[in-house]
Amino acid sequence: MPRPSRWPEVMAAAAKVFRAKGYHAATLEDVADEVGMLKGSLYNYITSKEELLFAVVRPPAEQLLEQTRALVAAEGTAPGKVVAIARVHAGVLAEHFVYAAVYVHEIAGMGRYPEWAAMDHEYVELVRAVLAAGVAEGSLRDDLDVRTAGHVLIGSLNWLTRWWDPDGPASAEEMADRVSATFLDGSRSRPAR
Amino acid sequence: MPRPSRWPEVMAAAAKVFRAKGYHAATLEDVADEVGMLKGSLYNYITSKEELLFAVVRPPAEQLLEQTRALVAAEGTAPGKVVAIARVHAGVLAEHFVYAAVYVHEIAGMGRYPEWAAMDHEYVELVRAVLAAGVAEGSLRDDLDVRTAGHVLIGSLNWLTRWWDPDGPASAEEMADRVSATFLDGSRSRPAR
Amino acid sequence: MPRPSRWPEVMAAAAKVFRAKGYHAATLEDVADEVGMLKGSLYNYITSKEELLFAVVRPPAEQLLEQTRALVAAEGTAPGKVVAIARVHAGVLAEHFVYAAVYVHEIAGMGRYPEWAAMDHEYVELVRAVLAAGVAEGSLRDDLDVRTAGHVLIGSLNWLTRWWDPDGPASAEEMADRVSATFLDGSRSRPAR
Amino acid sequence: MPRPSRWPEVMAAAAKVFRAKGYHAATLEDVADEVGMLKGSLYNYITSKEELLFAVVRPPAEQLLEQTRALVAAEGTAPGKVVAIARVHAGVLAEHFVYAAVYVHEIAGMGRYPEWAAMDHEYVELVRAVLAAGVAEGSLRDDLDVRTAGHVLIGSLNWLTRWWDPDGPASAEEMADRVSATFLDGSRSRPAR
DNA sequence: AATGAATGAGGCTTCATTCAT
DNA sequence: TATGAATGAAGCCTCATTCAT
Repeated sequence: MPRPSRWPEVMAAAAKVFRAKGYHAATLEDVADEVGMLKGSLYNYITSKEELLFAVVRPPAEQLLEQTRALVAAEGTAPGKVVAIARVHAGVLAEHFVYAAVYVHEIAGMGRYPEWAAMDHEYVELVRAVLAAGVAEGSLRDDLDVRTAGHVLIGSLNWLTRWWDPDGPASAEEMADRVSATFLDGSRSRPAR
Repeated sequence: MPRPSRWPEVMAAAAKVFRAKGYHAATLEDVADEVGMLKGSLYNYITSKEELLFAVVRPPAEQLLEQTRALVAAEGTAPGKVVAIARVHAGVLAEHFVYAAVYVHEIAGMGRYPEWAAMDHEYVELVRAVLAAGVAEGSLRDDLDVRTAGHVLIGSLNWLTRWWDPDGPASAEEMADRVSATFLDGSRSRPAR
Repeated sequence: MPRPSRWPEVMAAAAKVFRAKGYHAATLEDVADEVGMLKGSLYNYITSKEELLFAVVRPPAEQLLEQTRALVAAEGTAPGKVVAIARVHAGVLAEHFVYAAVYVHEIAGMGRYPEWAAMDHEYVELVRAVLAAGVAEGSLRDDLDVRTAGHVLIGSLNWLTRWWDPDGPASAEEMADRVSATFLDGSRSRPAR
Repeated sequence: MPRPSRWPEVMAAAAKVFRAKGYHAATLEDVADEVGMLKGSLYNYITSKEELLFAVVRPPAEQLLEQTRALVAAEGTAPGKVVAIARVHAGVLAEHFVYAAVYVHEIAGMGRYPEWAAMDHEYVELVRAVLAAGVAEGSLRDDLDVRTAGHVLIGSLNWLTRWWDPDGPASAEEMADRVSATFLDGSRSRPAR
């Protein structure tokens, strides 16, 4: 679909409104008001409300997947990749915050939209593959339950959308490092030896 | 409010439907169909759709808060309390799975319903207090960012609603132990010594 | 679909409005106004506007087809059956005038609704079969083009919806007899012999 | 009104679309797509959708009326004129098929557009006048109901738009002759004498 | 407590029409 | 003449809610 010129404004408005009210509670009139046009005019840009949701949610989803694919394929050990995963994840959240928040809220792990299940599943599998490789290579604990651990990592990162302000004092990289450090090394103090 | 006799069925149906479709996308007719009555009849039990949401969401929220309050107040060190927090959290999820999933999806960390902000906030504070005490007492790393760590723990646990099947092979206690173990000790293998 | 009690009123209103304005130009609000309810309330009776069209149009269509089937299957020669066809056709028009007018205007021979094509086609075939039998048995001209003649008869009868007032002086039977007489014997005067 | 250069294309597209979907169901965007321009551009050619309908419908209507007026005014007996009427009618249909189909469907005998009532009425009157003259002169049966017979003839001819393919094997003249033959002499076989 | 039926508000979507370029 | 984009009105449909029975 060729997009008229105010498409970025429409997307930004939609993401903002969807994040603030949730996709279902948000109305296209809310979105149109935010852009400064009438709700009917939105249909120069979209075909349906759901298409707008997908348009909003696609950039972070694709970026996350592409960057994660690349990082997983690269050389390196599991702990390094876990840090990289967290940085990519937090980086995407920061860059597309409201868009990503919509993704996390409406789609991730929810199985509600078949169109997105494959993408969603692939990401989980990529993370899991890293962890499994870490166990195999000995860099991660051999008693690690890889499935659970993957979801713990992803969950911690996705949960950032509920409390982290990417424009606040903590940068995406700092957040990523804190989350991945806790994931890798835990929060318990080590007996000095 | 004295509730007529089919109240538990109504609650269960509402939780099921809210979880499956999300609160906003779910209709009272969906709920009524699930119970086997007409939608108008639901108003013998409720005053509004939102009240039904709150009714669904209250049991897990209250139980989580009460049990966590108790556990925080009890004797013990932070690591032990972290395990206990995870067990309580996973236990509440397991016991009220669909109800809790609705809470997590619609309310936790979302700031959408002022009525629930206080409860939601208190829980976060309780967890944070445990972690802060752990740092103070030396059982947790002194470089731990307590706010982030609290959200990491809570996020990992809440994220269970998106992938864990409480009726599957992994019990609530097992899940809690895996999550808390990762949180406390990390996933990195320790050099054997 | 179980129909609430004012269903006949709804049908009558819909037929009236569809006939007056045409299906597409008619609005459900027109129909609702005619019944004396709000447009949303119509959805206690129907699932969509198109379903209402089909509901309106089904009774005359089915009655016409059933009665015509019976008459075709009965004993008799073609000319007698032509008269009977005309009487059935005009009778159905008279009994369900507005409904039938909607059928004729929106559906007959139009191929717009696949759901109705079979019914529509069967009727044409029944008429044609009578004419073909008439040619075979010698009661109709052997140079008759049966396809054309069938459509001429049906067209003359359907065209009644554009000018005949079934509540006017000419009864359905009279109309049928005039139309079938012209069809059978023509309008030319015969040389007295 | 001076018409820009692609006016014939616009008319043809409109006729095609109006015939396929019906005037109300057709959108100006459908028409514009058919022409290969944007819907807004149509307003270089027209002032309103209804004007487009009238433009489409005028050529066959005027041609039919003019030719029929001429033929009625000419010398001759009623039977000959009936044949001529049918030939003119079928000829106009063939020449402007989709345009004429739109006329028949949207306007003929429908009384929906006051602008067209006079034209429509005049045609009916012309046909009726021929039949009445035939009765008076003795060439048509003296028991003929002229009003009904006129509508039968016109209806049979208009109904051609629902089933006849003017590009098929039967020419307009053949169709006209079959229809008028049936109208004049009927379909019943005459006892050989 | 439940039903059947209605209300009324509001949401999504369509579309004829306008207008600056 | 055509485009791109917008307007504004209206239409279909949904749904929380009410109410008489």
